[in-house]
Amino acid sequence: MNVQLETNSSKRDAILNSTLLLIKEYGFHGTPMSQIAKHAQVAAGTIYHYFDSKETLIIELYIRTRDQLTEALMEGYEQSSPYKDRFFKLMHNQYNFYIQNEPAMVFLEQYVNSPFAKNFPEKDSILFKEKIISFFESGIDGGYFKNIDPRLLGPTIRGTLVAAANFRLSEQMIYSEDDITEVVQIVWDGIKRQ
Amino acid sequence: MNVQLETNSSKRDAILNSTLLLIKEYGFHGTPMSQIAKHAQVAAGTIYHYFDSKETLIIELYIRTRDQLTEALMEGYEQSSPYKDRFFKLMHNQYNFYIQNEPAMVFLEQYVNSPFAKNFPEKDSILFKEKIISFFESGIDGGYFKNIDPRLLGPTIRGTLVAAANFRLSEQMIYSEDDITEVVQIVWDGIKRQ
DNA sequence: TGCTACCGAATGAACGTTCAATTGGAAACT
DNA sequence: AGTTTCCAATTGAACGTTCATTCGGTAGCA
Repeated sequence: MNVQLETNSSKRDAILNSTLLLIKEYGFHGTPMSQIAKHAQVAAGTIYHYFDSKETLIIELYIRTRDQLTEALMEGYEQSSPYKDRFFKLMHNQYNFYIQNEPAMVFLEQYVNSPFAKNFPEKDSILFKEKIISFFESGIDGGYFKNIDPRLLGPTIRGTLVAAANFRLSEQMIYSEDDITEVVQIVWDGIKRQ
Repeated sequence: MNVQLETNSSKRDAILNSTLLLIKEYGFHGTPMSQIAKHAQVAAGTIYHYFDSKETLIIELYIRTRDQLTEALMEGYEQSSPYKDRFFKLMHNQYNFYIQNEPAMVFLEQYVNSPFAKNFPEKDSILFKEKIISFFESGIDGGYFKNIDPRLLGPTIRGTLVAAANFRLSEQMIYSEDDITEVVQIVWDGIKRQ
């Protein structure tokens, strides 16, 4: 089980993709393995060739989705750029990812508010979180942000961006660069040193 | 079934309370009716005396919880107060409600990100939403807020407050009035006309 | 006597998971 | 080159369990 860690197995990907789509539509409990199998066009047993159980399937889907978000966040990020530019870049990237990957956003939101998140200590992502936190710390030290607990900033920003993205998507609005800037500006004005 | 709409049935309340607590702990799918019955100290069949199905139980729990939030929001609200005071009052109340009712907050967040929310058109609460929106509109007209789509303001504010409350609760911090003011200030600075 | 509240064992469907059987392709061997 | 061996990949029917829901019955009250 779970033999080919390196090989790009199309079925494995198909299973993960179907799970993401179906969970967005019907929720965790609303999507039986049989339905995932049908949607991914594999036999029910095949899923168990790649994943030990439904739970690990969902956890691995979470890891993959989270890593995709991380990668999207970092796109075009230049360590040498001014701090404020880097911050705006990160927020733009995050907001764009949500808008362009609604199933991923919905799934991530469901996941973090579910018992899975509690029972699965995030291990490696702690390193990433510490990176984010130290990024915020330097923003505070640099005089850009209010003197807020830096651990509070990540969730707060995510909350705003997710809420805004959800709204845009539910209203089926055509979003423009101006839209994005408006939302990012709300975040920035909220936390910047006045 | 569902006969006593007016009477205050303690069993009915016990069932709703147990459902709220268990869903916070184990999620929608993780809480069988049998467990709800055991926790509420009633027989499994009794639940079906008060609710048609698990789905309607959850929907009715949502309605009750949402109404509790609405009531908490309005506590001490004075129509005659200055606009900015009223706005701060609303945000304080909302944040306090989340902090003091963690199960309610977790449940509401799970619910809005679940398929229930899609399949159950909120009917009456639309009126409430329109009240909120017109409240924001007068904030924009009065020159307090940026010129943002007022429908965007509600979700965005909720996103920030929920994220902050979640963080406070997960870190098991003792929260003070200063804490609250800090979070509310983030929201205010984000959307106020600069 | 009739009605409401309540009980909890029984029911049957749905679900996650298993497994014996089949395929296919890549080595190993002749 | 042809044959055999081997094992990962895949299938889907079958299994056992869990769960939401039902239902026949009891108790108490009007």
